[in-house]
Amino acid sequence: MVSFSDPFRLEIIDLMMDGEVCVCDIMKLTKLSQSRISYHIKILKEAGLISDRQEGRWVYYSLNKESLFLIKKWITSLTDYSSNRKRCCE
Amino acid sequence: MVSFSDPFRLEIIDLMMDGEVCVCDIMKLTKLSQSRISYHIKILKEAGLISDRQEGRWVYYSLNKESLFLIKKWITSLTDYSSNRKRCCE
DNA sequence: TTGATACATCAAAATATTTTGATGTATAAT
DNA sequence: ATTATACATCAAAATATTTTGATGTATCAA
Repeated sequence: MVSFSDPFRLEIIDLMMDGEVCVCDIMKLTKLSQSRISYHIKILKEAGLISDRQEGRWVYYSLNKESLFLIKKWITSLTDYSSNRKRCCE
Repeated sequence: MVSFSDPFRLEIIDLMMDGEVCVCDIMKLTKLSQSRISYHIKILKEAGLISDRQEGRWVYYSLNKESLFLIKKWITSLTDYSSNRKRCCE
């Protein structure tokens, strides 16, 4: 959840909407530097939001649907909160 | 989205699951200082995630369902991405 | 009208995150 | 073997966020 905190990470996530991408794709599409992308990719990976798959020299990254689903579930539980009004400071 | 980036804000959000809370509630429940809470509340408010309602000396905060619903929709669009595999660097 | 409560705001300090540029590793092509 | 490509990692610098403690504002009660 905390990894959603950077606009560039959100951008990278959005790029993955259409399927797998490699760092070089992201470089072309965002004009971010390679190490900068690797850094953000690492954060997303550590958060479990993306999966990686190596194929030769390339590493393909894609969204991890399970973890996104868990977040969706959490948000659902928030929106489904009961509207019983608590009186403050009682 | 970016306002989800702090563990204390997530904690505050979770507290609001059960309904409205005031800063003094959050103080009791989290042991965070008053100004620290006000700071995080401000971030959440600016992000449109929470609404406020004043009643005398108290300000009641609650989750803004609409903005949570928008986030849910965005996550849904991510999980619904097509699985056509893009070939890298072509 | 004085004092207390609830909360906001501020500036400075503390802390954390991000960016940069260099270097490292693995794979693959020549 | 050498070179090029794709990406990771690192330390230092740059930048941003958070925390603290003090002060400010509004409401209410005595």
